[in-house]
Amino acid sequence: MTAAGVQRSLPQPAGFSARGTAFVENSYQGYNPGRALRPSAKVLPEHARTHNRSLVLQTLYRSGQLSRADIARSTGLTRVTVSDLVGEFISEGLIVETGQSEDIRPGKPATLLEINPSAFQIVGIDLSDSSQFRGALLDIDGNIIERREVELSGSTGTEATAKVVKLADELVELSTSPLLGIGVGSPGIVDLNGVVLSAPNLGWTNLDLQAQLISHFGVPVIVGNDANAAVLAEHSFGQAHGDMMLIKLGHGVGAGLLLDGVPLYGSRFAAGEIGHVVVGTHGGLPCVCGKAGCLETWLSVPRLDAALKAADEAGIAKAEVLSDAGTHLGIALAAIVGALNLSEIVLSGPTRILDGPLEEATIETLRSRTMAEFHGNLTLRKTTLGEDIVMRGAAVMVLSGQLGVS
Amino acid sequence: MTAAGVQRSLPQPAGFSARGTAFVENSYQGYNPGRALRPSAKVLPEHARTHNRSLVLQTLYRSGQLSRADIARSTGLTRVTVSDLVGEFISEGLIVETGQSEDIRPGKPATLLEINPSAFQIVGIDLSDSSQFRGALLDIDGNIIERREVELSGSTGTEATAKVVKLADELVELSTSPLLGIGVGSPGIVDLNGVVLSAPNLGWTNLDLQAQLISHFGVPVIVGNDANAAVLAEHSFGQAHGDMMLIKLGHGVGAGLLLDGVPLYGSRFAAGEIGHVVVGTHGGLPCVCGKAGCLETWLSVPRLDAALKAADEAGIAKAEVLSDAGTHLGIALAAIVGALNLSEIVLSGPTRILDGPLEEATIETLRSRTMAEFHGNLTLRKTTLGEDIVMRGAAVMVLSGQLGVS
DNA sequence: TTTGTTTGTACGCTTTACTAACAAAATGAC
DNA sequence: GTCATTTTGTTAGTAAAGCGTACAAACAAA
Repeated sequence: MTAAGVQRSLPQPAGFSARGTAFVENSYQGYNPGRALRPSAKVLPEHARTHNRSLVLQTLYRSGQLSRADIARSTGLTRVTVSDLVGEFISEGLIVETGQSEDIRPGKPATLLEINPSAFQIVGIDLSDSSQFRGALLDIDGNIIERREVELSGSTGTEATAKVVKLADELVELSTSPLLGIGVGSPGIVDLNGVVLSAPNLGWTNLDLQAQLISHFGVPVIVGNDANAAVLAEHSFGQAHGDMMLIKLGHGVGAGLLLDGVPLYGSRFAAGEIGHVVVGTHGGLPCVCGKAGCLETWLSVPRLDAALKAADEAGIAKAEVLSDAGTHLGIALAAIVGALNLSEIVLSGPTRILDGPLEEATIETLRSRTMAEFHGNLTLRKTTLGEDIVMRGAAVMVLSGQLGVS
Repeated sequence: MTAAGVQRSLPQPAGFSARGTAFVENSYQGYNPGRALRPSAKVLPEHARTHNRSLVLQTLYRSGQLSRADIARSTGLTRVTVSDLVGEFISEGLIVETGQSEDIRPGKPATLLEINPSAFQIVGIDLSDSSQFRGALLDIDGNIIERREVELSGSTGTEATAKVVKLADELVELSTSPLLGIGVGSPGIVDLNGVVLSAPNLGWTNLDLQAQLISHFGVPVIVGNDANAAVLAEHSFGQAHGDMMLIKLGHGVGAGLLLDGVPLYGSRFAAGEIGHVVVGTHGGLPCVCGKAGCLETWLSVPRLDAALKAADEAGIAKAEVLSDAGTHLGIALAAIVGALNLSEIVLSGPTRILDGPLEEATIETLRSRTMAEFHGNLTLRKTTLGEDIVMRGAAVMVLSGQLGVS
């Protein structure tokens, strides 16, 4: 079964094509790469409808097992309107009735609703690892059903692009439900249209990966930055709040920012690219970028591994190396935490590096270099999503972009 | 004429009270202290109407002298709808017809429209100066009509509050049109309801200044942080784009952030409070906050004046002191610029300090410590709004909050 | 059995912006 | 001068969206 076959075999009940698709076309929330909420755009009643559709779906997505009346109470919409919207969703197959409430109370028993767990599946792909591309088939709740990898073996350019397609192809073949879309978390600078403006390690420049994948698979595709995907995953599946910065330590050092629940992209789509910010004033090691003392020279995984090995050979405690790295991370973060009044920082990367001294030194440095009373309980912790974080974040991009749900 | 008198004498044509007021109640843009665009809120057709009202007004506010047909082309709404909305505004006195277009072209001549310059006036107040409160009466375009000041003379607490009321009273008396509202830019931490959570220099803690002023004057009042007000002024009246950070050097060091056109408030409403972020790793001067090397110890106006005087006496070049300060500002900003991918930084403060060496050292440090290609043409410049910046920003808060215009 | 409660639906209404059509007023070709 | 063309702004009617009211169904408790 090819991907195009999957798409053609999509059940399209009445109401689906009437609205074009079941997808969000003009939402006030969610992934929103088109920045739909900037002014200079008129709003029609049908946009309100689209918004309220997402609202109903989002409510059910987060709570699960609600009745129409529950949703009405929770959203502020009337039962009549909720019934109407839910009816649409049921005819589209996105919501199913799962029986009656068992509550012992007077009144007609409520009909419980649920998002149809087998309505759609999603393919999420993580291109951030330097040795392999990792992908997964996920259900609508973001659970991983199948995993696949493709060894990169030093491929760059078109060869690397072909491996992305190959990986996606494998996962699409595995799908047992219609595909909601494909999400891709790529390293480097990615614009809001899914064009990879620059990904040095993969040899990509102005690569319109999103358009290529759309034309190949015929399903919605969203390509975004890996750290941005990660921060979305942490927001949806972790315990994160609306103001958060996620630091991703890997081949390089990247970050994703969520401010008041909205991802930050930056004026040149390079928000979070802190790897080549110089930290410290007494020299530092030379960096591939030409400067010296960049954050990456302190914190990238290859550099840290090398430093740990050197320390081992020189008889220096590894903790000292990690602590030093954490201190420098803390110095760089202090200004950012202060400026943004962040309440939460999440670290992602190999546990052998994150555990212990590095984390402790980072938080200690942050405490001593910022105004604690402003950010109250600033928390710094490691992600609980492990190595799946980018794949699951890529799925969130699709869920959010296509259904307005996250 | 008292303020309450002004309010009572407001002309309230038909349509005004029908919609409650002419004011924005649920807008998707503008000042938006209530974060209306977060999810979990339903959208009704009437909300679309409110949005489109603001859209029409905003279009006219920015271009001036447009016909109904022009507005229709610019907004995408139909001429019919625009006529309807404009009709409302005319009956409310907010828009006036100013004659016919002189264009030589076939077709019926266009009736030109303009926002009624005398429909409303605004009071803007700046509490950020340590020696006096400054206020102004502004017209609807943000031009200053009258200025007044009240010497602070060391007043704090209730005494300082009384002086705010006194200053506002004077300005309200001077108004010759109905008052759209009063905007206040206060130092310290101010939450989204206009409660001054903390303003050490004025001795204010959890002071609900906004509510006090509303109950005293009976008109809409918006109290916000001074640096946030400044960044709004720079956005509306300066040449600033949507991604900007404004650094305000005064008694302390504060900043306002505009990201993608939206002000950032922070998880504890303390975004931009960078004064007590430690910069540099070799000690630094002790700060009132207990730490050493805070940004304020390098850049606050009193500290810099003292350092300049000391340099003068010791025969050291003043430029060296200013350059040193700029370098430290650049070090702190580098991490922020990198993380947010900012394209524009604006400095505000006494010209004797900003001119020359400080600005040059800051930009030079930023260039050498960040990845230039990511932020392309990062610009750093001084504001052109001078000492009026906070007052005019306070007016923008009112314009944006009440009319959805900026 | 009666009463009260809760759910989900049917019907009609208001609001909103749209399309279609048209009158008014100008230019320009003849 | 006359007439076609163009542009503006308005009138009339239509479709979509959500609301309020009313009501039947289904259950618990007295």
